[in-house]
Amino acid sequence: MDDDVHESAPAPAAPARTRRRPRAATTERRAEILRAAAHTFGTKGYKNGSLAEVAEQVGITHAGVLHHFGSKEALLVEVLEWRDKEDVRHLEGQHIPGGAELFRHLVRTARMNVERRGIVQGYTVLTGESVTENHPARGWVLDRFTILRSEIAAAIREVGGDAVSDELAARAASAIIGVMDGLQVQWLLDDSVDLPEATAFAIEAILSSALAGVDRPHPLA
Amino acid sequence: MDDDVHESAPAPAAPARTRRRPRAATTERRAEILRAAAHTFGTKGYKNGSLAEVAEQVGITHAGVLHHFGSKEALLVEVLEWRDKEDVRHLEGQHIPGGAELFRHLVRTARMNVERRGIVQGYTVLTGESVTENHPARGWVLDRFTILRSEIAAAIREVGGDAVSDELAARAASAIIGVMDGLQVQWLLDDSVDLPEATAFAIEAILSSALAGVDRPHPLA
DNA sequence: ACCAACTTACTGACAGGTCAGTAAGTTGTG
DNA sequence: CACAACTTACTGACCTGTCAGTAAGTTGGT
Repeated sequence: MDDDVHESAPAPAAPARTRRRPRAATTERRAEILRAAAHTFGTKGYKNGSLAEVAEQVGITHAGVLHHFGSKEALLVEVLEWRDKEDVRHLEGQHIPGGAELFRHLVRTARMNVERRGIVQGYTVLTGESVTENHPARGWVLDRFTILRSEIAAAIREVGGDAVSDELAARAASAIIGVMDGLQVQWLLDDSVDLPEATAFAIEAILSSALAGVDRPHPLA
Repeated sequence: MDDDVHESAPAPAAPARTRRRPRAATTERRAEILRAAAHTFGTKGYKNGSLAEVAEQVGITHAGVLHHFGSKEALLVEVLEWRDKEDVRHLEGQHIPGGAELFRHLVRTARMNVERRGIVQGYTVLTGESVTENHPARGWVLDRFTILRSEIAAAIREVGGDAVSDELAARAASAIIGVMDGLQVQWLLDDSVDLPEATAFAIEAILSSALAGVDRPHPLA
């Protein structure tokens, strides 16, 4: 999908097939556009955010943006991929940790998120939009949930052992993701919601129930 | 803005100034439009849903819709108010219960929601959209959260007694709302998520932690 | 010179909203 | 009851604005 852009190295023995050589500053230019697009899609949503607004932030026209990304939808896809990479880069240990460390990581993330409201808003708006018909970000959101769920479920079983059933672990994993996302919405609308504290409390609650109440019947059922 | 509609009582000493009365079938017509609008805004979102699509469902033109509601935004507001009324009407006991019964009610709601995906989708899309700049539904969503939070927090304290601090009750209330909303998003995107079971599990977990762990330090903090 | 990186200029689709006109319903008065 | 005087409930044409996307031309780096 995405041919990588090397600086330096003129590559004398180029692949000869498609020979398009971007300029040196192009990589940074694309990154600027990506940042602007993330901001616009984050604050206005994908449908409501315009290419013109994205372009204006980097001082070009909307056609200039299309030159780099081809279409609005392609831009969105790249924004999503770019954000994934950025997220991972923030993690020093390369990838998301497992076991008990994962839960500490989730709480840390919530704490960090208070300082990057824009990112959270973008995630929230896009996730909400994604459940509409034929939304281009639907696949991405779905994948994200699926992966996250399996990672969290694995961590739960790693901590709780085989006593925790697959179903229970899956339920708890969904609940943890859900409570994180749901609290973000409330926090975005109302600062008086204490995002980190509520997140920490909820994750602990769900986790301890998953580990302790393995076969306990549900009083609310 | 809107003078009430009395049947009978011709009001012989009428003010003579403003004299307008809607026709008999108008109430039902407006209700039809409201239903159509709820469906369109629910599946497409407010920004992306068009008046023409709403109009088409009731067999009139978009100008006809505007005749009844004045503007798209006014239509949205009425949809929201109408939905509130419909929700309350479904409750036989008139208003939302308190105490332990509230939590059973929440789980019942989750179970019901599986059978009314459209409503849930509408709520999810609108809530997500509402965090964007100057969204017309923002106030409504915020109010809804605020009221729900205080009701759930009150129920928690009713069940747990004064041992549960205001802060803890507020946190738990936010978490319960959050997990319900967050799970709905996952369920809408992926049917394999068991909405009622996961909701019941999470509410129980959060509730029992709120009641039990009054002053327990947070291991994840 | 060549070509990436643009801009300018434009198209076609679609949005919400306004407006004049029309048909049907309602009401007051004789 | 009858009928004029009015209102309601629309339609359809139109306006303005915005959008993504395209095509062609210009500029400047290598």
